[in-house]
Amino acid sequence: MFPEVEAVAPAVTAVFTTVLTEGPISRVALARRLDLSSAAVTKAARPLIEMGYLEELAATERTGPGAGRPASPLAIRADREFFVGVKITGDELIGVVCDLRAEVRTTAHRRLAVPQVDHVLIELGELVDELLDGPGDYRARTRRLGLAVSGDVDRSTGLVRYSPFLHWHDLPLQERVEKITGLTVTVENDVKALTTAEHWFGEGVGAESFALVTVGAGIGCGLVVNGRLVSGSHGVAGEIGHIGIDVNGPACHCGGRGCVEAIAGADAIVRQAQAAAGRPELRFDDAVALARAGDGPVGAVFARAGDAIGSGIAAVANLVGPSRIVVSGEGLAAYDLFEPHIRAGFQRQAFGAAADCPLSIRPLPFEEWARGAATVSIQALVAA
Amino acid sequence: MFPEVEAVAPAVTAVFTTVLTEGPISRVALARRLDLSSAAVTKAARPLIEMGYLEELAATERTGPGAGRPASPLAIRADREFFVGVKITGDELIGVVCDLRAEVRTTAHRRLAVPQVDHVLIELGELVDELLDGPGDYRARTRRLGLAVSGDVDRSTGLVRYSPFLHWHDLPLQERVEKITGLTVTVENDVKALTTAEHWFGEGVGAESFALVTVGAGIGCGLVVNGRLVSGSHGVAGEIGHIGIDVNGPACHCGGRGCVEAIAGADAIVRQAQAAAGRPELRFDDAVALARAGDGPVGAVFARAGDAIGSGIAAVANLVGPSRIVVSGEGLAAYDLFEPHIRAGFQRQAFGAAADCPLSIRPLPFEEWARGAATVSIQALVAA
DNA sequence: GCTCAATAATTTCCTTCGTCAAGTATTGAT
DNA sequence: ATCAATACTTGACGAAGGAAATTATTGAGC
Repeated sequence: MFPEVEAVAPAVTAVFTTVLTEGPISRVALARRLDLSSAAVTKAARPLIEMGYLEELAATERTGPGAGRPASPLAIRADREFFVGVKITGDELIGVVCDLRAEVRTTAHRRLAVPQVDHVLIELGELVDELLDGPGDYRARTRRLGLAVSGDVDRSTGLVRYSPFLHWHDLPLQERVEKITGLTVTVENDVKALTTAEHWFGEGVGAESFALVTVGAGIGCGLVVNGRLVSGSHGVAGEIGHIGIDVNGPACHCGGRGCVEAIAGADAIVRQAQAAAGRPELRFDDAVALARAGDGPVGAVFARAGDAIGSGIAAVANLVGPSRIVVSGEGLAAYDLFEPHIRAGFQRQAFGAAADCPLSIRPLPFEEWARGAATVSIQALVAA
Repeated sequence: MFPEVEAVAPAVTAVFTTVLTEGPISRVALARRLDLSSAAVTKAARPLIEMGYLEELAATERTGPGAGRPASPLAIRADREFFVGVKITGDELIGVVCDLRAEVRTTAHRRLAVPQVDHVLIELGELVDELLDGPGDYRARTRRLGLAVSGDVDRSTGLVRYSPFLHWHDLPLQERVEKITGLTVTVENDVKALTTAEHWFGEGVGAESFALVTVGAGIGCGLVVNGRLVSGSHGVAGEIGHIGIDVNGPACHCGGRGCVEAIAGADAIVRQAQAAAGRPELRFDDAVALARAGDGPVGAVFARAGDAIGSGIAAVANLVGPSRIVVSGEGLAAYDLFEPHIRAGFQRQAFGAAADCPLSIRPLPFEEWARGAATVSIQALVAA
């Protein structure tokens, strides 16, 4: 887990993780939260403080009725160690350096001419150097790098089995990048990485079950159930985009009919908007502009798309009953056009108490994907 | 956990559970399976053998190339203890006695005039006496009773929060029945109980993730993900029946549109068959008979229903990626009419590798629900 | 039959982890 | 100052597994 130590007691990991995700917290509170004796927490916290990962904050003011020694809450020393996160897309690398609390410290980009592996790896190496050797002097306190890639990724081996957008097959990405950068590398599917980030450091903190829906070119979904990420035994999970919500709907490239993505994916929206406006040269941004300007038929396309997404989200809520759902993604640049319809579709199809599940709908800051990648490498530190 | 003992080491529980669900298995194999040392397994198995829960089978014939001491596999002594399971429906009690391996030993029924609580409890008490004092002499070796009830049930407290079919609200069922029978009672939702049974003793054995779909008056679904039953944080989970698969479909009593249940629920099928045949007095069995006799329009109703169920199942596969799915339920009396269409709908809407998920479609023996209830009480023994 | 390699199970000793119970620390209220 | 309340620490202890040596039991090769 930590540089100096080989193995570490379960309680140490638990204490570290809980302080990390649930902020400054006293030893006694930790003991209650983790169902440990306070003695165990004291013992587990000591090495973490000695290694500089945790620190003791000044006593807080008393809360309750009267007396008692004030707690000295434990907090993460966020700048004890830094983590690089890079999201790899077909035409761009987005990189960040995060601290232990997954706060972004620096950002850098690289456009890619083609997603050809060797080319990407060279650019990636340069990007990492730029991030670590730029202002901030992160290099000395950075040992780990997380990569987020769309497609079928085996996190445990760091193998990219298949990435459709990048046209990569069975690429041992972890190994390759470790050789180039000298860092300890973790590779994860991009949606899972983002879900992890939200679960550990975002709105999903403390949730036993949680769903993240991304709206963009495709429509994806990451799931946390019983406190653990859902992986899917055939490598498929969270494919909310291919739930069929209209048996008479348009055919989808996947072979299905009326898939959410065939109605609300970016391509599908463009196609429908072109037809609705009678302008075959229309692009996504044009469609957004038209809808915002009050174009009825084009507005209806977004309405239908939002409703479809809402239906899909309701399917998630009905099936697994997450305690909250976050909807995000680059598609939500057109946030205002989607939101009411997502909510309407969700409310209509959510069954009983599932309709009470809180829905956060918000655009996604562009470096969020890279932050997700960094989060995965923070997790790797804890799990190691 | 066990009569004589208060607390029990984790390894003991693990060994017991694994032998229970994965049949006769040698200590060395157990050690590998559970990631324990063989010493630990030896130590854990001893008290279980002494208490009569496990026994050592005769050495098996060697398998491999040559030599080595033969294993003496550990097996459950299934008749060491018996468990009563009762499924409570609006008009009937179905009871069974099962052994430790959840094999049904005896069955008994009771018709109910009304689901009025006091009446049900009296009948239940009589049913249990009939089961335990009848042939087989189970009473002396039976300490536990499991109850399966539809609706919102809190297993940990044994409280029935709300059961729509029975018109029960906030009924402390566990407490009441423990008083009447003197047995240790566990109460669980019926679909979850059945899922548990299938996960421990049926086709779901060993699966990390697993789904059970029940087709009947309603359409339900139990989910096991990452080895654990999914409960849903708002008390809602597995509501496959209210996934919307047709935005232009019929309104559902839940307020949604085109829900699977509004197309493929028993009521919906009857209504559609009546319309298709132009005979408003038609009942479910008549519709089945007509479809089997080759009536085109009525056959189409079943086809549409099967397809809807298949789409819903595909949504489950796309979202959580179970390693197998079992489709069952009393609705599958019309098995032959549904099956091909369920498969077709599933194949069409399952995304990528999700389509490879094996689908078992089979009718449900009538006492299976009660067996599910008994299974839950077997689990309670292990967890206690 | 004897020896050896291979595998299964057990035993003994030991480490690790976390609890228990007692003690210290620090506060506000009386 | 004393006391109750709460937070934290300490040291002795015990339970649970692991490592390695030992015993058990087989088939193969001689």
